[in-house]
Amino acid sequence: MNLQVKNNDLWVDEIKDFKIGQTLECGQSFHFEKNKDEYIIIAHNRILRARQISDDTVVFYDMSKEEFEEKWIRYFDLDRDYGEIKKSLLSKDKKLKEAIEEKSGVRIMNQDFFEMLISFIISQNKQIPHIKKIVFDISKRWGTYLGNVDGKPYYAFPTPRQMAGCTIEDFIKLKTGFRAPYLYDAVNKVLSGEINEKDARALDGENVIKYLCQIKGVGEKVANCVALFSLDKRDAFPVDVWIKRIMEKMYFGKETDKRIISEFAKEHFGEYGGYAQQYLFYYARDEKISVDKK
DNA sequence: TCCCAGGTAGATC
DNA sequence: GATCTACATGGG
Repeated sequence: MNLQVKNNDLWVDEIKDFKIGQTLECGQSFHFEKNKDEYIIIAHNRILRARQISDDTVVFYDMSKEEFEEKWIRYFDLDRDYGEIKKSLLSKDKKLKEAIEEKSGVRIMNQDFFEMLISFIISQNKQIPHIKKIVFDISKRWGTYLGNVDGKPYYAFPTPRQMAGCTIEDFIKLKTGFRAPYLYDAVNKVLSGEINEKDARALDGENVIKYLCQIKGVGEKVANCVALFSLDKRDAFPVDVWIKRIMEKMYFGKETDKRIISEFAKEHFGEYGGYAQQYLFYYARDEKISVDKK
């Protein structure tokens, strides 16, 4: 990886195993938009614009080397060797080859804990475009105004403190439906400190999942997403409808209970389960692994 | 009109 | 324990 500043923009070239588009669009992030060839990302309290220039070059607009090194290398997980991760996964299981090759530019981002918690509570029984809409709406309702791009205003995802005083009614107005009381519970458990990032980070495996499941509306799947995408738990393996489908197709050949899939994944993929999960999820969703398969 | 979406809580057996 | 279902909302 090679960093070079040109006119206030940061050109990052010779990046391996990274595509900005795949990384954002693989379903782990909801607070971004695509504007022509450019991605507009809302994170770390700013609007970040980025573009894929060539196979191994990405430009980040209005970005210093210092800021990039301080915040964004970590955010996009660019300090990890994905070549090693892929090699390790493939040595355990050749069946992953197609998914890994197809989605080879995916990195598992390190996003904000509170934002992931709220976003994945919203995600249940919803499609990604609608999750994104609600994340943007919540940011507009409670978050800090960050500026305009092409005349459109953008807002940071709110902090727990900014959401203090929110009501279930507020969430219903934002079209969150039956998730409204769940969101209310999550905000308040975080505000009280009953649920906090520090304690969550200190826990491992099943324990961090159990810890997060104390929140109403957080079950196995949501807890695993929060752990994987914001707590650096790369053994987490969220089992959702797409993972269920593709795992049934690849490994079981029949309808299989989510808990059995989860157990199998833990055993089979181990510490790199989260990466395998993400390659498979994105691959399955993109290829539209048949919905109506018996 | 019906089915599905990055599921979960609560009821029922 | 292991299943069954209701839950808002939007899109195909």
